[in-house]
Amino acid sequence: MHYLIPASDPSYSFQATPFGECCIAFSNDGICSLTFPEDRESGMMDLKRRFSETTFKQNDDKAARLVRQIFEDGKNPTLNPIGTDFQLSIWNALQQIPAGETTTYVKIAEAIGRPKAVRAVGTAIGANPIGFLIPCHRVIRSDGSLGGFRWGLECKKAILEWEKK
DNA sequence: ATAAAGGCCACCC
DNA sequence: GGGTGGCCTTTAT
Repeated sequence: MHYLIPASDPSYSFQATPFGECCIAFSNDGICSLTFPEDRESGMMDLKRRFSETTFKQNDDKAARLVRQIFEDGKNPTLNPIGTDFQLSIWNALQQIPAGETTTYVKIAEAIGRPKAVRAVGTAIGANPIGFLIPCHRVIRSDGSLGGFRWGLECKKAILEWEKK
């Protein structure tokens, strides 16, 4: 199978958001990464680990425009998520959840036709490369508790609160 | 080829 | 509240 790697003008930057500073990475093919790391060093490490063959160039201007579009204008720029077929099907299902609503890991598993793969669904959601835009924060446990979040439960809670309005 | 590690769940206590 | 076994994918041996 063929994966679209961020080859054409790969860029990155750190930008302020309503949920703390984000690390955003993109190319002419779209956004390939949007994370909310503890600090810039771990943000860079994460990029390095996931895109070991790509060297990103810092581009604060373009990133600032993107971040404004995302968090102020509510626009949804082109995405370029990279993963296995299983992961892509799940990340696609996440994008069908309307803003302000939540669903459960079980329902996502059912939505992709793999009702038994709930555990793997949780793992794949945890591997979501494009936070916020691929709304992994809208998935909670079937018992109503919040479940996990890669960048801390406080962040998950904050985004959900923010989306209620 | 195999093991270990997950943002889970149902079921028990 | 906490612990166990089962489930499935991914990553590291």
